[in-house]
Amino acid sequence: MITIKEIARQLGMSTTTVSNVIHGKTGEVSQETIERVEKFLEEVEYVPNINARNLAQNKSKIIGVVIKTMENRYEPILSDPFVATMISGIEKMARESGYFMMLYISDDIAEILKYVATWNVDGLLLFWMMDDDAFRIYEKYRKPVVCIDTYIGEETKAEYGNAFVNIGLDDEKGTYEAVKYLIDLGHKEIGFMSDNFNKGVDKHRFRGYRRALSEAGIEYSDRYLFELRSTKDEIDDCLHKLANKAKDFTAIVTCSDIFAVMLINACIDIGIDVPGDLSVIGFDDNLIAKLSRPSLTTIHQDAFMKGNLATATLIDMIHGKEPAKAVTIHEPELVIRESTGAPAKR
Amino acid sequence: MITIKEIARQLGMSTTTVSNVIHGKTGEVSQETIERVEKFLEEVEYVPNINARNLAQNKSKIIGVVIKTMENRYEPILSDPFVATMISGIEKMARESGYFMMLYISDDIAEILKYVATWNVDGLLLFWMMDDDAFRIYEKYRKPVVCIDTYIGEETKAEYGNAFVNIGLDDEKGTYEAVKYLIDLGHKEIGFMSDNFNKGVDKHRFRGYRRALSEAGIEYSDRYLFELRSTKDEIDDCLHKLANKAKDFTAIVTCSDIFAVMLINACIDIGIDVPGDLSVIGFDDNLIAKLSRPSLTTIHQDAFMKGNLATATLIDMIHGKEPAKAVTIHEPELVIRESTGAPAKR
DNA sequence: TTGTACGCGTTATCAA
DNA sequence: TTGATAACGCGTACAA
Repeated sequence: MITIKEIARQLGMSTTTVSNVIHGKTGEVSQETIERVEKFLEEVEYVPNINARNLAQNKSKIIGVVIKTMENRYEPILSDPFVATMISGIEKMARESGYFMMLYISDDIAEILKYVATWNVDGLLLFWMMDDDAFRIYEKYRKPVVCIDTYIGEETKAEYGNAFVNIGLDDEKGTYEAVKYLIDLGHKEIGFMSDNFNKGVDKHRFRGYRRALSEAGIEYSDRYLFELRSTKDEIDDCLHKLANKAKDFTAIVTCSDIFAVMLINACIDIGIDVPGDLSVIGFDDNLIAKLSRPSLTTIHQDAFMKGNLATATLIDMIHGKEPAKAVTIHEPELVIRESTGAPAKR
Repeated sequence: MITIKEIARQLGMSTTTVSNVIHGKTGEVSQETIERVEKFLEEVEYVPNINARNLAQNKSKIIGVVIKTMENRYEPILSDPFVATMISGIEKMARESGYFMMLYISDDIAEILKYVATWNVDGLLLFWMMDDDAFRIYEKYRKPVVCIDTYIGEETKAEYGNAFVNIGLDDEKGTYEAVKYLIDLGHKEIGFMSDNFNKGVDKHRFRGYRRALSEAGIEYSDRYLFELRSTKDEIDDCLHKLANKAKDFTAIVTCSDIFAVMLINACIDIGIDVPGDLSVIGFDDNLIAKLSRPSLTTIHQDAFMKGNLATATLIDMIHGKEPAKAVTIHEPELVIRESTGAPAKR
């Protein structure tokens, strides 16, 4: 690894000149010198030492991507193609913009905080944080933060304005449209399945569900809730129970394609036909929604683009641009495939 | 961000003392001082500046994870739950060992080389590289390298000994067992499906297929090849063609669960029953193999563990330990589910 | 037991 | 147009 100093020595000039050429500050350097230096740089395949550069400039060119997960989850969170595809979108945009992505997955906020402080990353992408967590990280950190799928409370937003931004989906509308579609098909007994009903995106998806029900004059009751215990040791048993419970319903809306497919399989196992006896709707429209059979009717969102946009926004902020909006919401889109149909006559 | 210098100033002592306490070189410091410093560090929540530390020590605590992908792939490579799960295994082990993972996905080796040189990562994890690429990177780089699922040529191995290591699977055995199982069921017309037949893992999986055929006295012909064009614009059309071609076969062995499921779907679409008319076997046993219906008979490997082990090995090497073996091979295991059965009478 | 001083590779300031 | 030189924050050899 050759250094600027050494290059300067070999060319018999100062480090400043070499550095200037490297950075294209060519107004200050004679044409001849430029060419000599550039040729030499080429020859020795010079690459800057990032640590030294970062130290000098107090930058890092690193984007920290923090994903809060759940302890003992049934599968690593990255196994969800939705998450993975989003990460791909982040990675690509970061790389093309001269940044690098550092992934950090943890269920421990204290650990995450420490990580963020240590690497002085230029900016942070926070995925699926709950309100307070994102806030605490920002409080301590005071560098550009872009959240993805994180609902920022009104108070927080008022206090911090555009300081942190969220890239999200109109989750409420997503399930609202889905449930409305089911109701239009004639369904009345419509369940809602998730592993959580009062936080983050799930809370808002649940809201959309309730709203659609209420507008159709269907009275909601807690027995409509299909709560998935999504830890490794509970999930199979729980799915079996939920499938049995599903016998009393004609449709179920879920918060994830994976949940939907798992439920469908559990139902088929006990003789419930999908969509004959039961319609099931997913959320995300990831690879699995397309590949599974019956293919999933689901709520589409563009994961790759989400990661892309979040990263582009973050990099803009790092470069000092004020983001246009504190919150960017995409429109969900219902994709109708095979897992839904009109309810069977009873 | 408080610095050691500032801490020393405020405590009225030298930076050396502070630094010594931080690094636990307490033999040289009085008990009283230690406590004063430790208490103060706690109070101000000192975190070292990584760039400065790295510059001083010529380290980075970063593990570079490089994945070579294909341009215009039908889906981001991370969407494959096998890859994603492996990445999770890497991330977890790295984090728990005090390292961080930097992901770099690209189809351009020159770009990858540049990246590796710039960040002086402490070690590299190379996934799915072809022989020469891993070699070129190591040549230039001369730091610990662990490959995953990369077949290192005999010459290279002889020249570099344990300098780079591969964590892999006995791929040949995997398909060998699968094909043998099909033959035992009575299949004779067995196709082999991949997007590549002469590089890396696929080459060896293909070998296993050929060996099983040959041992059973079945003569191989090129028409047994099901070549998937896996770019975005070709894949659907190609799958349809392969499904039609599948009519002449009773079984097909594939190189990936995703390929298998896509093929099954394409077959079902044109009225081929799986496993009634056609048995299909996947590879990897990822989430999709379990979720799809008919669930996949497939060759199991533990992706999370693979990532974990590769990372642990790399970190050992970084710490100066010679790895026990240049190549660690796991045993594949055939998992029989619903996508295979005896061939139909014709 | 503690402190001084220098090197790591780069960038930036200011003088020549 | 070019060149010294100081800073960035940390670790450490060596001196006190």
